[in-house]
Amino acid sequence: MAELNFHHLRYFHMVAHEGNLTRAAQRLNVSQSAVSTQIRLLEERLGYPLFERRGRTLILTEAGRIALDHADAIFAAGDELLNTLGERHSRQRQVLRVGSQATLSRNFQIGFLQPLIGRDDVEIVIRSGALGELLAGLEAHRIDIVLANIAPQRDAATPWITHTIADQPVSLIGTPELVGKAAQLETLLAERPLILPTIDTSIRSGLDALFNRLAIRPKIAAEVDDMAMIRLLAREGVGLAIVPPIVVKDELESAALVEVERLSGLEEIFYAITLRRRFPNPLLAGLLQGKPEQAG
Amino acid sequence: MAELNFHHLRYFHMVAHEGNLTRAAQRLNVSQSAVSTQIRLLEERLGYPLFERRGRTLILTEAGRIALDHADAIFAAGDELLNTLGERHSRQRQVLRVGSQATLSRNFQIGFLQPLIGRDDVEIVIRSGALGELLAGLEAHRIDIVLANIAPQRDAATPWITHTIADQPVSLIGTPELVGKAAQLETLLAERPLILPTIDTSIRSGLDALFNRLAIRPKIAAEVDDMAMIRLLAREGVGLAIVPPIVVKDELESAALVEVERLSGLEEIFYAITLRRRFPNPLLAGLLQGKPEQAG
DNA sequence: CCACTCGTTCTTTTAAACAGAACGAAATAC
DNA sequence: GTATTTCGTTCTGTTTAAAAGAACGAGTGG
Repeated sequence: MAELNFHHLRYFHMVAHEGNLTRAAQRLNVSQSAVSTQIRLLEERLGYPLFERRGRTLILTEAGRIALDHADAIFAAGDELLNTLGERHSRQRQVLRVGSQATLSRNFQIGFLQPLIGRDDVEIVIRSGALGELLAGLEAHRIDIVLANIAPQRDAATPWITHTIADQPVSLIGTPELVGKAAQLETLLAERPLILPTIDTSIRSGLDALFNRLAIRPKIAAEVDDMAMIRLLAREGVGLAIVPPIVVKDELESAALVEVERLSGLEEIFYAITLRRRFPNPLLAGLLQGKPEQAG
Repeated sequence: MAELNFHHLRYFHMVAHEGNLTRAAQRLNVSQSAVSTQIRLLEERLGYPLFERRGRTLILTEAGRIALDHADAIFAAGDELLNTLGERHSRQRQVLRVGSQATLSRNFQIGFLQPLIGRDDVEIVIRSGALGELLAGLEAHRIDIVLANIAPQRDAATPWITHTIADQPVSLIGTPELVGKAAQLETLLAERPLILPTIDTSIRSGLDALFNRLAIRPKIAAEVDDMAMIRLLAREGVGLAIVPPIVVKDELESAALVEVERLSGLEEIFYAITLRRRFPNPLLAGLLQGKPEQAG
């Protein structure tokens, strides 16, 4: 199987943005025929025409637009690589840059950062985002520490350290109406609409295994990666939610929501991820004291 | 200026992951010498050694690790392109995939999606993340609609449509202790620690302009891109916050926080961003009815 | 209709990539 | 300690991919 040829893809990228093969060739400092040939080769490799030939005009096909999107990402990453290596600057003062996964409980985050909060000599920058993006920021040295509820994959070349900070049990929770009276856990899981975490969250695989074990085909009303959103949807009666009870503490106390049962064997763990560096940000030491590194 | 050679980068990528040049060459079905030469050429192009030669072992340098991170992203995008075009399956049932910027008020999100919530024939998938990532998902057709409080840049090749959904005024808000008595807005901005939105949020540029106009150098305690986090930090008395009052509605009602003053000329706008498509998700039509497209 | 422009295809030329041999250094086995 | 094996580098000659240039057909504008 031939690999994707990025040289061909670059020519395609230029033509797609330029909208004209001749001008693109000029910008690339090559002949028309070279560009025409390479695009044809790329089309053969991908198995689809990337342009619709209308007269002398090239119109992007749907496949062409998909290819263009990926090409945009690819060449942006290439440019970023050149820029990053072209301007490496050293670390500034006492700033802690935190990348915080959006699904994390805000109360948990505040608690973790408490030792640094309010210090005059410390500025905290908090960015929220998805794990992949935050880890990219960590490795590119834009972020000092990532707070997450997913432990990222590790391989030999991965320079980060994952620290276990806390963990939370997980329960089935819903409005009294939806839960009904004396209902069994398995019956509820099988019959009621559910609000599930999305497939890339840490609980979901455990959940899917549970559904398999119970031979249940869940009726999914919503899949959400953000705990605060799960809480609100549960309050709306959209479905039964599967979350750590602490997320809906207030609602449980006011009886707006009820906890059916804890799901044994499931828990949500919170992690802090840092980069193994020769000169780590000194602010990290205090924060991570006593928090164990995750094994293997 | 020579472009980045992705063929060289692929060889580097394989060696970096394999940790051994000979095995990498075998996996690539080429000779050692071919791989050795191409990596040397890449090092020359980037201006840094990517490996430290320790005996016969190759150890990634810092530059090498940066390059590897980008290479990972690049070749993942390439593989995704091949997969996407290799298995183009038609649109399934009625699923709405929402990409939601983490900074957005959850109450606002629920309100916007209300027409679809609870429908048996509709499944809602909600992913939160940073705008760039969400827009990438939009263009890759993984997301049907992005909810954000930043209007993304537009250029001629950009296929998305930005709809204005709502806007909120912005105020200076803090604990009664921090606000003090009869204090003037400008004095507070100049003297008190502040919790500001991060530089890539829509309010920040307006804020920086305001500080410039008032010749104020803000004492920044924290920069945060997530409104819910701003609310909690304000409650902790970390500093005065600059947010839409609706974010801290409960705290204003209970007098845990007080509103000093609205910042005239500043507002937070909420946007829904969709892709201009020949066959848009039918669920979008109802959601966006009456929401004006943003002018170029 | 004619002149010009654009993209495609083909053949030849050019440049990049590769294989294989030789080599030096490091690692391993005895 | 010595002999053998393994690994990565460098060089030269060969192979392959990319490019140039010519010819051509179709489309566009005057």
